[in-house]
Amino acid sequence: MSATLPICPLDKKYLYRKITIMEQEQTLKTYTLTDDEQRLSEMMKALGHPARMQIIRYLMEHPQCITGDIVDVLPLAQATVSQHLKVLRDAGLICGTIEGTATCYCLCYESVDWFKAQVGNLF
Amino acid sequence: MSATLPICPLDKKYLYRKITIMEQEQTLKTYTLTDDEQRLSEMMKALGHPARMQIIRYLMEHPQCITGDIVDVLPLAQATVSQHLKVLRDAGLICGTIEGTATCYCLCYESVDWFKAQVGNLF
DNA sequence: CATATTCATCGTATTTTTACGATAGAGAAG
DNA sequence: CTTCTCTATCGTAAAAATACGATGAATATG
Repeated sequence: MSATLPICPLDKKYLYRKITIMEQEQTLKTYTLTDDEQRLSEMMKALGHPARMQIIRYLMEHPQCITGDIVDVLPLAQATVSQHLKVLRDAGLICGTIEGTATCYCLCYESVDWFKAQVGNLF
Repeated sequence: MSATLPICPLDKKYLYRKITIMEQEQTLKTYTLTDDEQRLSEMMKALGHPARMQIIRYLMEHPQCITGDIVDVLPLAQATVSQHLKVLRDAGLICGTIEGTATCYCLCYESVDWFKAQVGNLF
């Protein structure tokens, strides 16, 4: 398996330097994410499920739709779809507005733009 | 909770039209993702864990490093870090090359570029 | 007012993920 | 050759995610 991976030779000098440093420094274990990176990771998690990705795509193609529309189109029970919608809501990727007995969902374009910008800057 | 969500008024005409259509069409439940979207979702899932996001960020800042470097910096056991590295490898986001007893890891820039392009096109 | 519809939430079973100690293999070092 | 280092994998316990039926709240319909 490793044999098929691209070559990425280790710089021996770097290795030597690293060992020298490690003898002096303490193991800190304090490498943390910024708040933005944390939030980005949460959004990624929300999008990291095929059903939720499907919902996002559906909302792109159908900018105004209600829960039932999405339920009709996915191979999942209504309760499950509702749960996925909640995850996307909590991640800030979509917003829902109650309209009578229905709930109208749409993409939260502000968050989506933020997400795209963050991904653009990430790597 | 719903009260704080942005307003997204449902178009009554659309609702009416939808009902009319639904009377004619069958419930298909065949809304699927493309292969690209499926793969994108898997990458999102891989990035949807703070530890793995930390690893990616560390690899950005330290383009050449070995497993031990990452273990030193994260508050996780070596076995756990190795498991996260495997997830990132399986997602194609990083690649590892065995160098003696160590394994050198680096970002897979090809996949990263693909990921960024897909996110750019997604919404 | 009685009934239909729409949907979020609850409770719960199942599956998956996460984390870690232990282990083993593959080199390097002495 | 023996020992030490580095790391992937295994087994497993605990936590989280996923899926669904049942329920209830809110509203529309007759």
